Parts: sequence; C-alpha cells; structure tokens
Amino acid sequence: MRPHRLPRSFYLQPTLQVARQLLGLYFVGLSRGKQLAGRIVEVEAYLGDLDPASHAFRGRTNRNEVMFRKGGHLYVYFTYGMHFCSNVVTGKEGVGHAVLLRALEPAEGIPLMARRRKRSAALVGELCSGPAKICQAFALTRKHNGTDLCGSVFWIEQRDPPLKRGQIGASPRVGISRGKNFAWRFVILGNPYLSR
DNA sequence: TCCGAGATTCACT
DNA sequence: GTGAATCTCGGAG
Repeated sequence: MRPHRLPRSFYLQPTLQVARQLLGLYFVGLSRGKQLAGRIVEVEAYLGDLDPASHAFRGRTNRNEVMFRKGGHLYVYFTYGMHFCSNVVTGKEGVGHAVLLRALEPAEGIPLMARRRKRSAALVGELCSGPAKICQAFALTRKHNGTDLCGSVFWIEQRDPPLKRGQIGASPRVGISRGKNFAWRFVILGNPYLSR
C-alpha cells in the first residue's frame, strides 16, 4: 500500500479507538533535516475526565493546556525533573484526552537516534523502548509541546495494512498509582521492542 | 509558602 | 534493589 499521513479526522475518533489504531502506524519527524521514523508498538490512553491518573483529571492548567485542544496535537510534558514524555491529543476541543507513546520500533534515522540516546546503533531495542527514550531519540522537548501532527514537522503515517484484532493486547497501565484498574495499555503482542 | 509524589531512566550496589 | 536527576501541581500549614 502507498504510505499516507493521517488526517485530522483520525484523531477526532473516540480515544480508546485511536489508541488501538495507532499500533502498527509510524511516528515520523524531521530533525536537523533528517527524517526519523518508528513503528508504534505500545501506547497508553489517558481519558482526562474519567481518569485519576491523567494530568487533565483536575481540569486545565498551564502545563496540560494542550491536552484540551482538538485532536491531532502533540502534548509533550516534563516529569521527574529529568524526562519528557509525548502524547497524541485525541477527541474534540475541550475534552482533555490523549494517548501516551510508550514504545516504538526504530525504522529510519537509527544512527541519529543512537547518538542522542548515547547508545550503539546495534542496540536498536534500547533506542525507543520507553516514553522518555522516544523523546530523547526524536529530540522532543518542551518546544514541541502543541505541535500540530497535521503539519510538516511531526506526523503519523500509515505504511502497512491495519493489524488484525488478535495481534493487539490490552493490559493495565504502567508506572501509575491511581486508575490502575483500567486496561488502557495497548501493545502489539509478541513485539520485541516493547518497554519493560 | 513549603512538601511530597509523579504517565522515568540510568548508574551503581 | 536503591537513589538521583530537580519540574509541576495539589494539598497542607
């Protein structure tokens, strides 16, 4: 199939649906004139209004303002005084939903990713196997918070036919203390590039 | 106004 | 297994 960038309408669908459909798609970005890309293999959904683990649960603040924009924006936040994590905002304006990118299978620009991660390019499995690692490999920072994925810097692309239902696994999310009962972490079953 | 915990990762023990 | 990095927010004082 011919690769194509996903339109705004994709991100406006219900959040859990977007989360599942993101698996197998490619997160692509331009950085220093080079194209970087990774296949999305693990995500987590954060449904602000229902979800005590979400930054948006208690309403809008300066930090989470981007989560309340319409779907298709990139929400990059700083945490643990150390790391950035990146989310795809979903749903209509004002909803406060997003999908956290947790792991990618590196596809393009591996030498540049490895340099940024301070890892050998041979260790492909350690370049994007965690939300903060993705940001480091793609050089995503506060500056990119609010980037429109329907623009020309970062976007999401479909390159392969959609996954079959049986290839997708759902489980509770990782690294949180509240909202543990929701099985809102989605993975490509058996993929070697998952986090943890 | 201060304190603790957090959607994490890495180096070291 | 444990601690450090040190931003942001909510709740206590």
